[in-house]
Amino acid sequence: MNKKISEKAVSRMTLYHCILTDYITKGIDTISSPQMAALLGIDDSQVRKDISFLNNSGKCRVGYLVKELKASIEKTLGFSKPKNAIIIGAGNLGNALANYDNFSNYGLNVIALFDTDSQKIGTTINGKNIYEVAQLESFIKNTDIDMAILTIPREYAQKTAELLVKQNIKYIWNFSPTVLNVPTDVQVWNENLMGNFLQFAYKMQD
Amino acid sequence: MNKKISEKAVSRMTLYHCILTDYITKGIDTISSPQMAALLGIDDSQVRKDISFLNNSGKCRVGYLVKELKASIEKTLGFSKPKNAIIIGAGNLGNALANYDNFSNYGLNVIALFDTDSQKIGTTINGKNIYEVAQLESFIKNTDIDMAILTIPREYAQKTAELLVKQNIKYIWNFSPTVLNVPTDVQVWNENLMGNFLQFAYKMQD
DNA sequence: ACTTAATTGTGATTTTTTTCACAACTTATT
DNA sequence: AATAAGTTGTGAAAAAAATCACAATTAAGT
Repeated sequence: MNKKISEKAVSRMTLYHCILTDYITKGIDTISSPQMAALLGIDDSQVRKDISFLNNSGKCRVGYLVKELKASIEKTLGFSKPKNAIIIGAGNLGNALANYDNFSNYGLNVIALFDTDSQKIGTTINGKNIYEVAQLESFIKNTDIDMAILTIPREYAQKTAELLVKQNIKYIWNFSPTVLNVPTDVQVWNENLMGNFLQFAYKMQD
Repeated sequence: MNKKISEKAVSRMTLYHCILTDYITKGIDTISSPQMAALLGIDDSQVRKDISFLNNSGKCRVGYLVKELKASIEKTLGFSKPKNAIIIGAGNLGNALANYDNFSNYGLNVIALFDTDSQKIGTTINGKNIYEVAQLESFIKNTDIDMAILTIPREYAQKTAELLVKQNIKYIWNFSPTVLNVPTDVQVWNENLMGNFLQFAYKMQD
């Protein structure tokens, strides 16, 4: 049961999750693997293989129960256990993320932001305080923080990551277009928008 | 030579590209495959295999020329050919992307934004006009647009995608957390932030 | 009650990707 | 000049992922 699911399979599951959310909005109760596969342009047996990791069983000739399957994905991907996060960098992107209320529906609570711009420090975004980066240490001591979201320019990313590591942050969601050099027990998830555009640009060539 | 490069390999190349950009900033001229591999926590032969797709040769005992390798990646990933884009949705995320001047360094020119909020229409973000979505048709007729960036709420995404398809847009960079149903000749690149967080959350469990 | 069509679940096969292993080469050192 | 150490480039092997194929099942229609 607790077999590790490959990164690619997890990625597909997040897409199934999107589809299921849509189906709930539309008031549809069941969905079949060929239906999901068609929407994503993949093989239907692939969908079933992925679902076989979820401890969820479908019904022959009917498919899967939408709500049940959605709940299974949520449970397996682990967002039923809420996580507290801070955003480092209150620029445009940090702002956008702090305003994204939908995060909390997925178990991600943005607690506060940090910046170095004295104009911003002391103000709030979407009800969340902006603190000075220098206050990071005391803040983390008093609050249970699971992850840091890095939305600062490339040139400050590595130094800030080192600061976070020193504060014992183990998970960094990195939006800076740079590869962070951190100890092996710290996990970095790179959300490289530029890099992702390049991937898309490569597809656009053919 | 023009063999298709796998999506995973392309994804790694964007990370090599990050590393090379850093090295140029630091003024370092050469880099070896074991060095890159160590930064990414992957196998060094993997790096060399990937580079073998790039028509780029390294020097034994020295490694690769940083600038040359960077240029090869850029050429292969195709961003040397600039692309014009419009952003649909001038909310927080659209705002952040419109302000991201770095895009143009990668061959992505954001030409204009579109929204339905009459308060926003007529104003500008980072020098780019915000038009009404209804003006999309005439705008696209007069301007060469390669792709649309969708940064609107989930519930409007599908309808807007259909509108874009009707205007003959073939590439959609979709930031809405929904799977778009479009003809097979239209390519969608999903940038599902929520989904990506779920992937990270899955990693955080162990 | 019977037939048909649609679907799941999964073992077997094929394809793709990654890793291994090493010859060939190059630079630095002695 | 000889030796040692670090690299590339790549064919072969191993591992992982995707696809195929089909038995078992079920719902709906006749």
